Amino acid sequence: MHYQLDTLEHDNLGSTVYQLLCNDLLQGRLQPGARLKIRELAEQLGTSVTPVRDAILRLVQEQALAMQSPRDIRVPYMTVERYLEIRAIRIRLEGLAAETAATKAQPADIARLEDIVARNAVAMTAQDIAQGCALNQQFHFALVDIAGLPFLHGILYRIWLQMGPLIAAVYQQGGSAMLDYHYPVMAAMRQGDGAAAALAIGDDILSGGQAILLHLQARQSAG
Amino acid sequence: MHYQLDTLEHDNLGSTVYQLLCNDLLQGRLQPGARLKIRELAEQLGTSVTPVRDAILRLVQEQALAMQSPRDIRVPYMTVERYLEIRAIRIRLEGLAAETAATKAQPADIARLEDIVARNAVAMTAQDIAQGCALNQQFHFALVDIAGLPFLHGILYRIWLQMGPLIAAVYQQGGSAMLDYHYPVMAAMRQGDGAAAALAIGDDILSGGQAILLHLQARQSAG
DNA sequence: AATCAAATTATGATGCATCATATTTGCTGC
DNA sequence: GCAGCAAATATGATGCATCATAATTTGATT
Repeated sequence: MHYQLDTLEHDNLGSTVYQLLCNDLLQGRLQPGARLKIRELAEQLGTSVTPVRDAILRLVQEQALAMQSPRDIRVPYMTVERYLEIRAIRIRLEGLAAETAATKAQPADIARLEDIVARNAVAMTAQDIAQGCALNQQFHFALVDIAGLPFLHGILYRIWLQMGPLIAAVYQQGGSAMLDYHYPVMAAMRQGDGAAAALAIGDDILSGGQAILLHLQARQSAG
Repeated sequence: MHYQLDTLEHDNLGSTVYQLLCNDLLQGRLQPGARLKIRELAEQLGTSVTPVRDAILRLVQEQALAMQSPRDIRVPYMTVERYLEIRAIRIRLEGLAAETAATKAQPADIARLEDIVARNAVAMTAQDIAQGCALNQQFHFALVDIAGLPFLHGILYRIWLQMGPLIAAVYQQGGSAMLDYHYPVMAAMRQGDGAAAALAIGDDILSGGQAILLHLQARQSAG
């Protein structure tokens, strides 16, 4: 799943390391608070520090990693305030994606979405949280792709990069039914109803993300 | 004007060079098609190649620069397709900013906006295109700041980075009245009418940007 | 045993040497 | 005079040595 490949990806080592770290973030292998060390990573990956530094600097720039002090690179914690801002942005942007996708979707596109939802249902009954998270994400990005908005894809990818560690942390504490809210989206997509699709995605982000907000509020008031 | 400083900016040389190149892009000193060479820049700036490489890699990642072949780093040309996508995104995001700002604006905020608009009017009568562009940009970002949305600021900054060379190129061929559409925004802001502010900003982006679209379509059909 | 300071270590920043390869230049032979 | 190959050059990629400084450890003193 190479989201960034719309820009023709130069296969320099830095980009490879970047993809690696992105996947670690999105799949929750890097948890909030985890520290990264350039030399350590370079040794693990068998490269010099240069490509690792390139990758980490890229992630720091887009705030998927934070450099709290000049020597301390960590996966940042999400704050309630920041989450609410991201949520408002996602509703606008993923609303745009869903609206456009609904008016453009071909039968093959609908089938692809159905497939993702079906596999997500299987994952949920199997209690496979990791797979459920991955398929949830695939659903959201499939809408952007069907809409044919590669630039928006990049923006949303960077946003999801920041939510990755958070989502993983929340769902490991007891997942919730994020899949339910995808069915109304599918209904709107089948009817080619852009406005309804946008509303349904907004409801998914708001209601489906309620568990995340509660988790953040609990952590922030606890300290 | 350091837009990225919401993230506490590490004053490493790479970030300094990055800011420098950003300003060059935003103010049209780097035109579409211009080629950048790491060694050359490093020599001009009196640093080694490392910080320059850091900065350029960051800009390539966010597609403010493009690496067409592995040895060829250039300011990319905007396409009509891409511009239309960016425009749709801007209408959603800057609409969110204007809407939020209108409901939050204090008298001092309104005064700051008035000041920007007034100075922009002066620049327009003085035919000072560069200053007009700069103040236009300041107006848009002031809305985001008043709204208190630092994360959105970062997203929009990256988007504007891609439009910088284009806007400069268009307005050097004969500027247009981008200021007119700011007055309805101000009216909505004064009344605290979020919905009206969002609509007015949308109109600014659509109508005020018409010249840009025409320029792109002319260039693309000409080849 | 506690405290503070000096030494050590860890780690990102920076500069730079070298490599691989794409581009340009120029020479050779037809 | 031109085609084509070879040498030279240009340039980003990579690795690595060194630096500055923050964190940690150590040890001496009280």
